[in-house]
Amino acid sequence: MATDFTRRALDVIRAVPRGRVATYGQIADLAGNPRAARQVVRLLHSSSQTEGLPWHRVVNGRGTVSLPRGRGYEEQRAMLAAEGVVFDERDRIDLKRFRWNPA
DNA sequence: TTACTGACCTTTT
DNA sequence: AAAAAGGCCAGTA
Repeated sequence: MATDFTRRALDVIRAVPRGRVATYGQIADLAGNPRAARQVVRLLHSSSQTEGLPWHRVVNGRGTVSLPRGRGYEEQRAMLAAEGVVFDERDRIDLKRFRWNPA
């Protein structure tokens, strides 16, 4: 059932380097479907259990963590901070500096 | 097969 | 600047 997109998306996620973050749309784009950002979400939910997936390096296009507090927000934020990613006073990441830029 | 859902994105009030 | 609305894709019931 896994479409090519799904597989490629997973590869892309695994390829995100430490200390960098990627947006859902970006991943979808690199996987071949610029509009399938939502699908990426489902992937993370399905595969987050499977270790080896840096789900914490995926954030929304605004550079903020989408997870609700107490449901991973703090956890993701902590992991990113441990990798050197900085959150500003508004709890946003400066994508200009931390967004993963492939190529 | 149709209907619903989701850690979204972009454009428009 | 902030909030609302519409659009999109794939997987699951």
